[in-house]
This record gives sequence, structure tokens and C-alpha cells, in this order.
Amino acid sequence: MENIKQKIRSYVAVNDTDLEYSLQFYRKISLKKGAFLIRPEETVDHFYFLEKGCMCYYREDDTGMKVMEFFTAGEFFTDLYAYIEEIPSSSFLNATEECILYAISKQDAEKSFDHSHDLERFGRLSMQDGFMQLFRRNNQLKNLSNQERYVRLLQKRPDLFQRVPQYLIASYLGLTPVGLSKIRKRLSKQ
Amino acid sequence: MENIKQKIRSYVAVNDTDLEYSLQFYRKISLKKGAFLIRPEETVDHFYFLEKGCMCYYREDDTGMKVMEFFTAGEFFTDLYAYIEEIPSSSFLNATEECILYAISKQDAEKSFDHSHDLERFGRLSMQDGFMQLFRRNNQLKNLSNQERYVRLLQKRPDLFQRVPQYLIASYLGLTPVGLSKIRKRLSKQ
DNA sequence: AATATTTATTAAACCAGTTTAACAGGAATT
DNA sequence: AATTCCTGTTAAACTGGTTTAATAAATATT
Repeated sequence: MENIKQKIRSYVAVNDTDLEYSLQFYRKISLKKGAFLIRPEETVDHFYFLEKGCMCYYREDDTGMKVMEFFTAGEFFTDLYAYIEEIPSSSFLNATEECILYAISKQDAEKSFDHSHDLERFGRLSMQDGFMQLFRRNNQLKNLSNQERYVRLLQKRPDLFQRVPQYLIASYLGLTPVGLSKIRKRLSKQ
Repeated sequence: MENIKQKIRSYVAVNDTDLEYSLQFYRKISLKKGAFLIRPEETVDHFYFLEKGCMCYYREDDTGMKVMEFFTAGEFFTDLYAYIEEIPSSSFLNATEECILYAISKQDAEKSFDHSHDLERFGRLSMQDGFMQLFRRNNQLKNLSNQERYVRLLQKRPDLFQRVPQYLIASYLGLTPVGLSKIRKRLSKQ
């Protein structure tokens, strides 16, 4: 739990008693490569902290799969939309490799927020952080070409290209495997 | 200020004393049509509540302008990215029509959050709301065709088409005025 | 009312992606 | 070692948008 502690304390100065109060609720989960944490129609009433591994957050519709995000170690995550709205998920959360994570129920998370003003603030600030992440992504989607997005991802998260198949990355970038292949070729000869 | 009160109370049950504490900080601003609330390079240290009118939130780069959002009456808003990160704005906030709004400084907003656990919670929940809004938008951008997005916008915010020029809407939908015009034509003959 | 300005449409040429399908290499399974 | 499955590349035809430029319609200004 050391990493969760650190993560929370990176947002807010909270005393040990309050922190331990919250930490008591987390329970450990192990996932094998390829396992699903969440599938469409399921209820999303937990928040997760990724201790180790990589999770792929995506949806599927008639036109195929769309990767929304890759979560890697040290991040809090969940299917936030379904979690907040308390509606059945319409997404997948899939372990692209062996994962260890800690889970807290929404009920217990809110208990923590009730219990301590500092923890409530942690909730606010981490939500702010999630917003910023999404905002940046949204901006890239809107302002950059596919090729630019590919190049940036390569710079910013080179690890992903080692651990995740290229067709998932293509989807994350908003194109087909064929499209990404073309971009890579185009880049390779200049 | 009645509308702000109502808006805050839609998020959280807060007593009159705490609410008034926060409300004391807001000051009224009037904007003429075409006026700028925020321009690139400016500091964004206020949060706003739109009492009346419509604000267009957009950026400009070498390839032209990109509309990110239209805010209409009853919404809290600001250039959230610059506000949170405390960096100079890289966006515009422009009044597309005559506007009345209320402004609270970041300092005073945080004072409110310090002052009351309930107000802190309001901060968390409204941030959550902003996240959801962005999430939905992001999803539409990723999962729908331009035509579908146009049709949905038409259904969901028909008022926009009355009050905002079409080339801004085109930009909001992620295409050029020419592109939108083609879509409209295509739709009109079936 | 006449003029200037802004906004929307249309046409033509173009382009970065798509879809479909064939193929090749690597990893996992038998 | 042979087979199957999974992943990535390539080619060909296609498509929904783009850019540029001309024109038309609506709005604001004089």
C-alpha cells in the first residue's frame, strides 16, 4: 500500500490517522494477462489503484473497438463514467499483461470523504487530475494530425510500444492498423 | 445571485451561512457582444458563472480556430486548463452575444473550500460534472461520424443554431464550413 | 436605399485516411 | 517439425472530408 499512500500524499497533506482510515478499505486484486476487470453491462462500483501492469480501457460497437486509454502503474482509474453516473458500464477494462491492483468500493470511498475534509479534497484534486488528462487528450485529438499524435505518443510513452500490440495503439490514436502502418512507413523514409 | 445558489444546491446540501460565505466573493461582470473575457497569454485566476448569454471557448493555431465548447446560461465555466495549472491561457473566451456573469477569484474559491467541508464537496462534484461533460464530448468525437455529431447537436442544443454562426458550429464539430455545408446538403435530400 | 461586410453554398481538384484482401513473419499449440 | 493463430505490412479501389476560389445571400453601415 506504500504506493497508494504516496500517491494520495502527492495531492494533499493528510494525517496518518485519516489516511489509514481510508487505506483499510482497499483490497488487493490480481489479474492474469487478458483478464477482464470490467465488461459491458456490469456495475462499476469500485475505484482502482494500479500497482503493477497495464490496463486497456476500450469500447466496442458495430464498427469495431475503440481504445480510450491505457492505464499503467501508479495510476488511480476506473470506468469513471459508469462509476459516477452509476449506470451499467459500456466499456471493457482488460489487463494487457499480468496486473496487481487495489480496489476500494464507491461506498467506502465516500465514507472516506465524509470522514475527513482532507480526503474530500484529495477526491476533488484527483478528479481535477482526471479532467486534465482527458482535456489534454481531447486537445490532441482535435488539434494534431494522426501522424503528429503518433510521434508524440512515441516520445511520451515509449514503453507502450513494447508492451501493447500495435493495433491497440492504432485504435488509441484513432485509426486502423493499416493506417498506422502507412504512417510508420511514411516516417521511416525521410 | 439566486441562480448560483440554486446551482450550488443542486450539487450539495449546504447551510445558508456557508453558502453566503462563498457568495460574498462573487462580483458581477457585463460583456458586450464580441467582447473577450480571456485571451491567450492572460492569467486565468477566476471562475465564472454565466447568468445570461453565450460564451465561445476556442483556440487558434496556424491552421485556424478550433471551438472547444459553447457555454450557455446557468453554467459554471472558465478556461479550466489554465486555471488549474496556473499557466497563461492559450485560448479565447468570447461573448457571442451580450452576457452577464459572476466571477469569483481562485483565491476566494479556495477560501470557500477551506471554510466548509460542504463547499469543498461542491468543488469535487462540480469538477466531476466538468469531467463528465468532457468525457461525453470526447466519446462523440471518437465514436460518431461528423454527420451523426451534427444531427445530435441539432437535437440536443437546437438553440445554438439560432444564436451562433454556422462556421463556429462547424469548428465545434471538427470540420470546415464547407464540410458542414456538404453534410447539410446531403441530409436535406433524403 | 445603396454599399460594404460577413456568412453560407457550390464546384473542382486533391488527399489522408478507409476497406478489403492477400501475404509474410513470429509465437503458441499440437 | 508441422500447424494454427495472431500481428503487421502492402496493394488497390474508394470515400468523406479538405483547400481554393467563385458566387450568392443575409446583415450591418453609411
